[in-house]
Amino acid sequence: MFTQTVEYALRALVALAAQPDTPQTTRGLAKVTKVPAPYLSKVLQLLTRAELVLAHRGVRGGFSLGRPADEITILEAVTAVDPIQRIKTCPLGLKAHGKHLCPLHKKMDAALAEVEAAFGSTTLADVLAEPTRSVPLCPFPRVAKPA
Amino acid sequence: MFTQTVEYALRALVALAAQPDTPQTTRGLAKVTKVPAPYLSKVLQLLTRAELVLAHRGVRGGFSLGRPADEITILEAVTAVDPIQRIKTCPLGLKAHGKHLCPLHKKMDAALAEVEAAFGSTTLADVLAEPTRSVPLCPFPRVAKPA
DNA sequence: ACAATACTGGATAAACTTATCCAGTATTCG
DNA sequence: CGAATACTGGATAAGTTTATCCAGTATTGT
Repeated sequence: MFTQTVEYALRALVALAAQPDTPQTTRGLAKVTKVPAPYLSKVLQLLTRAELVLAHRGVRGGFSLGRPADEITILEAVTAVDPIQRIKTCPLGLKAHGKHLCPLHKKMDAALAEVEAAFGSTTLADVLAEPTRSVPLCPFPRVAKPA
Repeated sequence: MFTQTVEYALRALVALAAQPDTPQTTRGLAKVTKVPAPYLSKVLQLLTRAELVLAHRGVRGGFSLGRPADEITILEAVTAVDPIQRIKTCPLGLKAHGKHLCPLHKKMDAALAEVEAAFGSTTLADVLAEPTRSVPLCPFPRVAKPA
């Protein structure tokens, strides 16, 4: 339902949000997110172009969030890498009924709208804030950093 | 967001539901649904295996609904051709936290659950019944059949 | 300035989805 | 039975998404 690219982008953003102070290198992100590094690199490029993250080159470079975590929604991330395509006109191309969707496509689009709404109202900060049984959560401990 | 295959399957089912009495041939369905016939054929095979439709061979053969339109949900159709993959365990494979999803994946799965619920509670009959401004609707006039 | 680091962009390959084709088999009708 | 119809299943091709590789460029710290 969601593409790999979306999944990867969200993982990367959450990882960045979890470590807001220091830029994270592609390799480092690849490690914690378990995303193939070369591909993650492409995904990060997309996020960079959308200005959701900032790229810093050179020594001590890497990526950091372009805005505070509470100002970046999941929807923006999705839109940056693989936009949800709302159904705006009849996919059959019937111009018979102008812009009115048939019931089938109305229903499908309604589902898309729901997802959009849910994602649009959730920020990276929301995701990180969620209390999760105190167990170290799936994406990326907030502190971490062993030897 | 939804695959072509899902889109095609739904179109075909709605078309079948609109003409419940006579079996519809692949070519006929391809025409009204505007789906490439050879591919539609494959999709219909999937629907047949799921017993959502019945295949009749030979002269006057074709496909018909396997059950009344008000007993087939959109979700069943989706499941037959391209199941919604709910997120049940951490995609990162971290067994650290057993079966608890991290907040990110909980959120994503919640969106999937919403779609599932919406689709699970909508039948083909619902789709056809929807009052659509009396304009001939996108998929398939109920009567039709010109020369 | 130099060397090391790290992102950028383009080219390429692998995997999967979508689309096509065809020979085989079952069914209806005369 | 014979001929026409129509689904079935397997093989193949085209198109997208996912993944990899590498040379180029910018940045940092010495």
